Formats: sequence, C-alpha cells, structure tokens
Amino acid sequence: MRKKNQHDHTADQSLPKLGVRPYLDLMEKTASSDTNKHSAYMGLLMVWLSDNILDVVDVDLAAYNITESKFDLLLLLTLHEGKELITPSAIADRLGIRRASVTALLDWLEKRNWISREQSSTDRRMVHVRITTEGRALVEAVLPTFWSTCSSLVSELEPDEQQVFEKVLIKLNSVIENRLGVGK
Amino acid sequence: MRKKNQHDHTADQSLPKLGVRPYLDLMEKTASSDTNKHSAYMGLLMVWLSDNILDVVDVDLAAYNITESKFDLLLLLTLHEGKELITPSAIADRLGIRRASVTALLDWLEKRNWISREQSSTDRRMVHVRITTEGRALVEAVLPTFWSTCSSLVSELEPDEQQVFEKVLIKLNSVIENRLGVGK
DNA sequence: AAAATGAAATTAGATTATCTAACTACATTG
DNA sequence: CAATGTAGTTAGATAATCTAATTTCATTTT
Repeated sequence: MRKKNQHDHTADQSLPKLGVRPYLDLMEKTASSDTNKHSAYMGLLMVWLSDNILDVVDVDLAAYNITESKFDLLLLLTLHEGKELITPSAIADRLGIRRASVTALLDWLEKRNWISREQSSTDRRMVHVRITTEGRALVEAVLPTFWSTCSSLVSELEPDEQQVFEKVLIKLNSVIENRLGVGK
Repeated sequence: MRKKNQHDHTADQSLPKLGVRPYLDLMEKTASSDTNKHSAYMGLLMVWLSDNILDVVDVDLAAYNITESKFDLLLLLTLHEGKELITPSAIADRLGIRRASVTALLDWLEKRNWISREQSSTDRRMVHVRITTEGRALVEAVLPTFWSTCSSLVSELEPDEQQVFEKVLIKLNSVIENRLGVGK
C-alpha cells in the first residue's frame, strides 16, 4: 500500500530540498545517449506527480475507511450492476490481479456488508458478486468528495492549458494502456 | 505495494471494457453541484494515468529486483552523498514515512550490501547511512533504463503539446506538493 | 551532579495488498 | 465415465506501511 501518514515529532537534522537540478545533473551522467533528456525530465516530473496524486486520493478515501483498490472494486460493481454477472475471475481480470487477491478483497468487503456473494445456479463453481444496499450507500457517500478531489487536482490550470492538457491525458492514457495491456 | 503481475489462465466470462462514459454518467448523478464536472473528468483521467505510470515504473525496476521505494532511497543517498550526514530520521522525514519504516527498508538494503550503517561518533544515538560501492553500481545499472522509461512516457506527444505539458506538470507538481507538504 | 526529559533508532506486532502453489468442487469432453 | 480443465478458496509468503514500546544516549533542570 501507499500510505504516508506524516510526522513523528522528529528530526533535528534534516536534508535540504534538492529540487530538480541534481536529478538533471545525474541524468546528464547516467542516461544513455539515445535517451532524449528533455523527455526524460518530463517523465520524471510525471512519476513524481503520479506518486503525489495517488497520495491525495488515498488521504481522501481514508476518511471513509476504505482504500483505492477497494473503492475501485465497489465502483466496478456499481457500474456493471444489473448488466452482467460479475464473478471473482472477471474482477481479477479487470483489475489485473490474481483471483486469490480478489478473494481477499471480497472477504474484507463482505465482512463489512458492502458486497455479497452468491453461488451461481447455472454453474455451481461460479460465484455471483453484488454490491449491497450498504455498499451502494458508501459509494454514494464517497463519490461527491471523490469528484471534488479529482476536480481540485486540475483546477489551478488556465483554460488554454486545460484544453491541451485534456488532449494530452487522453493520448497518454491510451498509449500507456496499450503498453500495459489494461483498460477500465 | 502496487504489484500487478497479470494473467492466470483464467476467465471465460469477462467484463466488457466500460470506457469513460459510464463514469461520466455516474458523475452526473453523484457530483456535488459546485464541482466542475469537466475538471473532475480530467482529474479522473489523471488518477488513472498515475496508476498506470507507477505500474510501468514498477515493471521496469522489477527487472533489477528492486522496488520504487527502495530505489528512491538509494537515489536519495546518491544525491546527498558527501554533502550531509544522512540519518534514518532525516530519511523518514524526506520520504514522509516513519522512522520504523525506514529501519525496515535499511535492513533490507543492508542485507544486500547496498547501503551501510555506522554509528555517529559525535552523537551516539545517531546512525550514519551511506550507499556502498555495490549500491552505487546498482543505481548506475538501473538509471539508463529508468531515464529511458521516463522519456518513453511522453515521447508520443507533439512538440507543441510537450511545451504546454511541461508547464502544466511543473504547476501541478508545485500545487500538489504544497497541498501534501512534501517535496523532493 | 543526579534526575527528568527528550530524541534516535530499533523491536514487536499489526494491517493491507499483493503473490504462488496447492486444493476442492464442479463441468466438459473425449 | 475418466481425464482434463475452470472457479474459487486456502495456506503461506513478501512488501510497505503503521503504532506502541523499548533502549540508548544527550540535554536540561533542579
């Protein structure tokens, strides 16, 4: 998990903030000659930003005692609700994790009564997973904050920046999803 | 940890890819009225992208049997090398985790001979942490790939997109670092 | 200077999110 | 109907975190 809870009453001595410079110097010395340094720099910024963004989301969800993976799963159930039979295998597939990991997530969610499992009557190996009324209530409680957090992430951008940024996000997402072989 | 190793020989039945639409519909119904929906949509894309970006980095580093957190720590040691006395407390502070967590990371790295600990002679409560020759060799082996991966993240963008994107990244990073109270 | 306070690191024990391998129950197929 | 394969779970592991307690020093206060 990526949890960062901050601050003991610590540390007299502390390390100065480095900023980006030393990373660039290091890159100068260690990047292969066929790597575009300016792109690499932007990539580095993106990695840092990604880390921070997920932290913000975690902090946000923590207030509801749920983590991103689990919330993701509830959202998935919400969105497929009524349309298709949702099994642990299908969930594993979609989330890109193993069935055993899904079992663990479901155990946790079921203990809190946010999902239910029911054996399929047509194929008794399979389990039908559903979000419960309580689960739905949780999702509905979380979503307004979640959307507002999402929105706050980009709210500082100027309209013209937003415009380009949207195109960029869509492009990068599609490139990277192909690369990883995933997709929401 | 965010590890996603993909694919059992699984799942006959599978869930259709949803794409962005159902999320937007849900947002319509569940976002607070003072949330800018278009920004929220972009924020959502950013969260997805962040997830994927960290996965790419993980996959990359996995080849060297090291994870992002641990590599981060080695990088930190590399960049402060010789300049300041690096203690577990200072590391905890910088990484935004507890001292106890740092102890665990250091134990792991020390076992592999990538860092060393030495008691400070001036204040015997403190420990001086240093990257070893082997540690440095590892970092040097990883970095070329790492930079090239960073670069590959944005390489599909057009020059004009890159230009705006860079400004955006810098802005977002600074906004979010203020918000979280962190910084590299 | 002895006692109290506080800081640095570690230890112990917990939780979350993963994994692999093995197992059980069932279904399909040859 | 025996063999093979699939769905889900269990068991046991690792990683990254946490809190609380403990140890060892250093500093401050009386």
